[in-house]
Amino acid sequence: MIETTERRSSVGAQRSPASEAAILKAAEEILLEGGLAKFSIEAVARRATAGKPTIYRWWPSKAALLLDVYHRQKNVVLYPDTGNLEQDLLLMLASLFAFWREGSGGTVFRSIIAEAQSDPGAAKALYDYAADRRVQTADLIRHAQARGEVGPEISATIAAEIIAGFAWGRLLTNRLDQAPEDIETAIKQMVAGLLPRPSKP
Amino acid sequence: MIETTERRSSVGAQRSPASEAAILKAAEEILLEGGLAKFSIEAVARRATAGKPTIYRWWPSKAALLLDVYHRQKNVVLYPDTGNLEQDLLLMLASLFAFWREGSGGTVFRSIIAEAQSDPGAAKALYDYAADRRVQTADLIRHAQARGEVGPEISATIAAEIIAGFAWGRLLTNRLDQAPEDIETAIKQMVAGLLPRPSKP
Amino acid sequence: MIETTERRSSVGAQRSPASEAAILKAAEEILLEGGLAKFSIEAVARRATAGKPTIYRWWPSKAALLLDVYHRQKNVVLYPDTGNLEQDLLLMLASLFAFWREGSGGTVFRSIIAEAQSDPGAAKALYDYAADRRVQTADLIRHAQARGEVGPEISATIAAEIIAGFAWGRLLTNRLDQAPEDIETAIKQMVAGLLPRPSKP
Amino acid sequence: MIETTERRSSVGAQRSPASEAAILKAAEEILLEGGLAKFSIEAVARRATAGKPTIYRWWPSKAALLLDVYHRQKNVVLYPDTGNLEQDLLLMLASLFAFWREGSGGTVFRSIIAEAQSDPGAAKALYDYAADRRVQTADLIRHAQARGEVGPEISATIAAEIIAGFAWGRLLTNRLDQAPEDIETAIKQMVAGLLPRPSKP
DNA sequence: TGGTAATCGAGACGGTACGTCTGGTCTTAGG
DNA sequence: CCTAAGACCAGACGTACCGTCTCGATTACCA
Repeated sequence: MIETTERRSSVGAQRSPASEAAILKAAEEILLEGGLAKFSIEAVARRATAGKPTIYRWWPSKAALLLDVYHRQKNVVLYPDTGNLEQDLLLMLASLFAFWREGSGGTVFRSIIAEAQSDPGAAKALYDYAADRRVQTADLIRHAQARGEVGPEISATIAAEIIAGFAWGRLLTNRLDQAPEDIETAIKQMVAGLLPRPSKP
Repeated sequence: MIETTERRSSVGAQRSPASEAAILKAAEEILLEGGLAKFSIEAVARRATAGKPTIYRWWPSKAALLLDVYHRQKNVVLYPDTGNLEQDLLLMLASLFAFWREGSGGTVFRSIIAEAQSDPGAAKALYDYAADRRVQTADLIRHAQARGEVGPEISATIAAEIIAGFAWGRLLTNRLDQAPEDIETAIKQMVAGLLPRPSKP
Repeated sequence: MIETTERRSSVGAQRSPASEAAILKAAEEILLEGGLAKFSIEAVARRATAGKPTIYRWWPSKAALLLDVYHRQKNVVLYPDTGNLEQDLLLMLASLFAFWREGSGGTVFRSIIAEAQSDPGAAKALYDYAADRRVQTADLIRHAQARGEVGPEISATIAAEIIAGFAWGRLLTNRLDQAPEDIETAIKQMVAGLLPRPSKP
Repeated sequence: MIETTERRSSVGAQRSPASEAAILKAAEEILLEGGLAKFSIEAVARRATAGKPTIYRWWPSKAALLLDVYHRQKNVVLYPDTGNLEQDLLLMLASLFAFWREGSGGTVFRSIIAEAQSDPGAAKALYDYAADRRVQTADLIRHAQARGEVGPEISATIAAEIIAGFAWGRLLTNRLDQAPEDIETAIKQMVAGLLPRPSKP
């Protein structure tokens, strides 16, 4: 990684990639080190040696910056499709938890959720993002449904929502590290509810 | 309702119930009207015609005040035990959603979750509160387990956590009003995973 | 000195001498240790283990308390009348400076002057006190005038005022300890202006 | 006078002269109207429609602001050098008293002296200011000394200090308006002490 | 001798001001 | 036209005191 603390200056009438990178880097570092409590536009500008207006020009709100930070690191979570739903979901949740645990991923997402409770823009973004994630997970479940692994009357979207809810709950109450085997238990119990019903005698 | 805006003063070297009530009332109203964004100790003091130190004397942080507001109205949620788990959980979630929808309940709790993402005190309080709620719900499930309605290998606590996660997810993404029938579907699918396994032939 | 930190309480429907003494003592100590900056009714009450109302009952303002403290220690300054004016004034100023330097005397009087610039009550008290002191010093000068040491056209009151002004200036600019021989020089120059004029040739 | 209450804003990354002027004007007006008792950074900010941080950015303390206000209006006092010391000093004191009496000059300087009794920064500033004033007055006296109007053994600095002390005393005890002819008497008596001693027969 | 009244400590009350921090806007100078 | 820089107004933060009030207890005084 090239570490340039050298003085940046304007590159003329166009967005400066160096500034953008410095701002995103500073934002992520602050979140990693001090959490949402230390995260302010002021602090990001200070650390990135950027002017506050430069930040406000490109990210209209604290939430927008958070979302940008989150998206730039989000390509780690798996949506495997191995032919076994329970295993797929277990892998997915495990990789999600791992992503949240290591680095700033979890802190950033927690911050977005928090911000969404007061900032309408962030609320909209979170709403859309959550919907998108539900679709992805639901696809996994629908594949299993097609394979006959999941009952035909099951709502894949709601099943996806339940799984996400479990993960969010752990994240928001600082319990990502608590009893990792719970993930397996939870997945088992959730998947059990999705099995095709045995025809009643 | 008797509305007394009359000047309050000290009642001696002890906490003034009138001030306490005025502060809690003001806090709730501000949250209801302007949400977490408008909620500040300053604003609460102004509205309650209370001094800021009076608030800080009794509630060490914004989060503590939020939690107090929440607890004073929380006795509305039911934990019915009718002998049918699915019905019990449905009633519970329905009454919780109703409580969150009407009045300030939902806004207050969302605010607490948001605050907990930056304030360690709030985080601790939320952690404890969530744990307590899991115990309550788990008790319901354990009763069903005793009746043979739920398989003996099921973890009641994790089942309770899954249910809470679903509710939190709806709250945090502004979807309390979206498709109320989803609650029923979700409960059904969750409860299905808890049923005793038919002995395999 | 009997040091009783024992719990005081009311001695009935009359002023408690123990409380009064404790308050004055606390006030003086605070001024001595931290100066006017640390001096507050709150601090005095805390240190004297007295209730604030007890202080306000007997001393209506910060200035009143300061004046009381000052008066209880003021019997140290000399107004000698040895038959030599220059020597009398020198002794007087020297004893005044000594009183101001040692203990809390100077700090207390500086505080009174400061307070008098915003508190009308203190202003009145200071006005009267200064007038009284002028009379005392003027008497000394008038004695010298009677002896023929001072010209008959001289205003003793104004001479007294000039001398007091010199002392106040040193006190208010933290120069009590600076060049003690200046006192002698100053007195000499001031007294020289008071001598009987030689009849013009 | 052009009265512009129009909204000010930044003029870039440099001190805004409009804000500075508005703050000094507000400070002076508050002192004039309510004296030191009503003077607070909060009140100045309110009246000047300035942010408190803007004030703290440029004036580190209440005393610094007071001193600035004082210095901007202080160029009114004369140090005449007419060839007659008594007349020079009379003019100087008269113009000083006039300046203190009219407008906010006197109130401001009294406030500075008061502030200096609790704020070390103000004390330092007052110390330096008083020393500077002594030098100015002493120069006047030294000129007279060079002319032979004042005895060679006289300390001009101490003479200057005596004169300043008289003025301060009048200011601090609200007696600027009392018996204006006293100034003349005082000057006469002070100058008399400076005359060259007639060689004793 | 018993009731009343004024005292005491304690500390809560509504407030004001403190000095600091951040938010979001604006203007400059320079590339 | 965009940049870094930083000043601007605004207002919340949490703290220190202000001067007032009420409490429960402790006595001295007077009926």
